[in-house]
Amino acid sequence: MFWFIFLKLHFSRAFTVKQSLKLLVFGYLCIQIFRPPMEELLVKTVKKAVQDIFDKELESVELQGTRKEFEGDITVVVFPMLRVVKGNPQKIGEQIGDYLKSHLPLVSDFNVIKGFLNLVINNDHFTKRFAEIRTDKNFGYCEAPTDSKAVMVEYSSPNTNKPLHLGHIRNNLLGYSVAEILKASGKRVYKTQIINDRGIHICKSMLAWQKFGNGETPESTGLKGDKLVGNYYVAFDKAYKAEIESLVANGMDKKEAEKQAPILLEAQDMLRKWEQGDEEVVSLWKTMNQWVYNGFNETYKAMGVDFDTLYYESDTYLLGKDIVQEGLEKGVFYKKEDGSVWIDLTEDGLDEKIVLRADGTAVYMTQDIGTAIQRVKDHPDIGGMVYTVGNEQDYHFKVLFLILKKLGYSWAEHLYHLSYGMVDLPTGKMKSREGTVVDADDLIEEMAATAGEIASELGKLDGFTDEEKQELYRTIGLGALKYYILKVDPKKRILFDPKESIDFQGNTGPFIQYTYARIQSILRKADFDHSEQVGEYTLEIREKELIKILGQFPEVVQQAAENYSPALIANYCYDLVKEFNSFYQNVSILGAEESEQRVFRVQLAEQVGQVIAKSMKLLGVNVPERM
RNA sequence: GGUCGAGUAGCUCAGCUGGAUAGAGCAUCUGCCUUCUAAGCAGACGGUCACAGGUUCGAAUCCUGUCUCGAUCACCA
Repeated sequence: MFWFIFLKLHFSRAFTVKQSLKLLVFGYLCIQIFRPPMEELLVKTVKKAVQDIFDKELESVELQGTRKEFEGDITVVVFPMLRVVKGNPQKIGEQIGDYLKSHLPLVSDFNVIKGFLNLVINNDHFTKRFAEIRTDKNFGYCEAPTDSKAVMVEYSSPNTNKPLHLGHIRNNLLGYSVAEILKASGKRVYKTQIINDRGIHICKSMLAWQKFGNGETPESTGLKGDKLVGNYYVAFDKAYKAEIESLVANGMDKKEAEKQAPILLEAQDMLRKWEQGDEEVVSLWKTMNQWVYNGFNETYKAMGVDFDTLYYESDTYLLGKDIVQEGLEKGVFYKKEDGSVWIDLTEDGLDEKIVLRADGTAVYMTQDIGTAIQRVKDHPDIGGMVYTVGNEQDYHFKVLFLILKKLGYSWAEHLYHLSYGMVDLPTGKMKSREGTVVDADDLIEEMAATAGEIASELGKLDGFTDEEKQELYRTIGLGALKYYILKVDPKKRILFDPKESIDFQGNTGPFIQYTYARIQSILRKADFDHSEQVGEYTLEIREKELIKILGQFPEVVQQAAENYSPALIANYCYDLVKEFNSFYQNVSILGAEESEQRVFRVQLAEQVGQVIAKSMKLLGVNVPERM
């Protein structure tokens, strides 16, 4: 079995430590990394202290990082112990503090304030911890065991009748980032998308192109293929609306007109022809889809996302029907008099849901059931899947997952809907047909242009060729965009105001990139040997603080993976960078008096740079050597 | 109406598996470039954590109810 129950020490960013029994959904243990030894030792010793002093047994010990305004590094919260140990928290804290100080060399001093036992941790602990971090090339990451189960992460999954927009950007960035985070946390990952390449909406753009296109191609127009096809999707809608209007003007009911508009009937006819394999239609379909794929690939490349395997709806839309039969036999589904097949989920708090129409044709659900099963057939090592799809489909995925569980697939226990809030504009929802979308390519371009303007103003890029400059602007622009999207909790909806441009200052991608570039500059200038670990070294407060934050990285990666949340990585990295900048601005690195200080600080800066780069990589953000 | 999600500073967001005086950034204001990149640093200003109850030594965090916004509840995808 790859999934198992284990005892996990839980550390939040504030070092809250609780022991809890937890079933990890996709779990492989990274024992070394998961158990920061100091906290574990403290918990153990506090328990022993309570045992020795009060003859009482503690179930758990609550630790948190000491607030900056107090002296100390880590704090034992005494209050929860009062349930077991009766008495004055101040006094209990002092007794435990005494015990720890005399029993643990790690604890060099302590103070108690209002039931908070603040421990001062030995300087050596931090220098040793830093040495560990520095020598661990793989710091923060867990290797996936080669025989472990894999997770398939689906994201993007566009329709091939229009270009990608800001909504897709959020989807892509989230899916890509979560996939990278899962990999770093010790899972094997397949990235995939299902391309919605068939259906009435595709026929609409095909038909419009046939009617109004005059043989236009991406080559003849110089337009990106997805843009060209998208234009005809809009053109269809325009013609369709005009027809409705004239039908209504001739006295037809509006609803009726929407159904009877000749151009719509023609599109439906085209869909039927496609399903029958009509040569001409299929050929047009192939041609136009290829245009779109070429366009998408450009956008994906610009965005920096990729996929391991692709699925096409035209291959999968008939899947799932045989499973319905199987489900009927198993008694999971039932048939109504009209022949339609349903599942009753009322006992699970949901409704009855159709899985096959009376005429035997598939619904969306049928297809999704079939596709999920197909994926495991294609990749037998899959142990779970993540679907990156907007929260408008929350209900759909609840039902889908429940059905797959009821059908008895073991991997169905490890399905996750990575649901995210819509990206809305101040004017409301983005609608491709109405042209109220923020186009993905345009936005990326604009971000790069803004980065270029700022960089030109600052004028720090002497020696860069134009080409290098363009690449840098792109890196920074994309960094700003990606960070802006990923730093917010996926659940929350994003209101994007095109008039208020995305920031390049403060809690932003460029700020983090800038810090990285600063560090690289120091490393270039450090023309002395800093490869050896320094001996005895007394840490400055800011140095110690940086080591503490660096040390949290592995756990942050695990948490981000457990919660499928790139935002945790983004926020962590921001904390680290903020602390580093404070250090940088207040403590001289290359100008330090002692040579040991110079060496140590360069090493520290180097490690901060590494963790920044690793964090940003998990968000799909590149970091520049100079900016 | 049922279900799900969100509501924290003027704006954008952290914090939510209960712990100290609720944190950042933007915006506004004050300082800091003859010292490693000022896309930075140091500081000021800014809060009824939607509202009302409850649990607790302790609640932004947990429970209940109410309000606001969004999504969803189709033989649509």
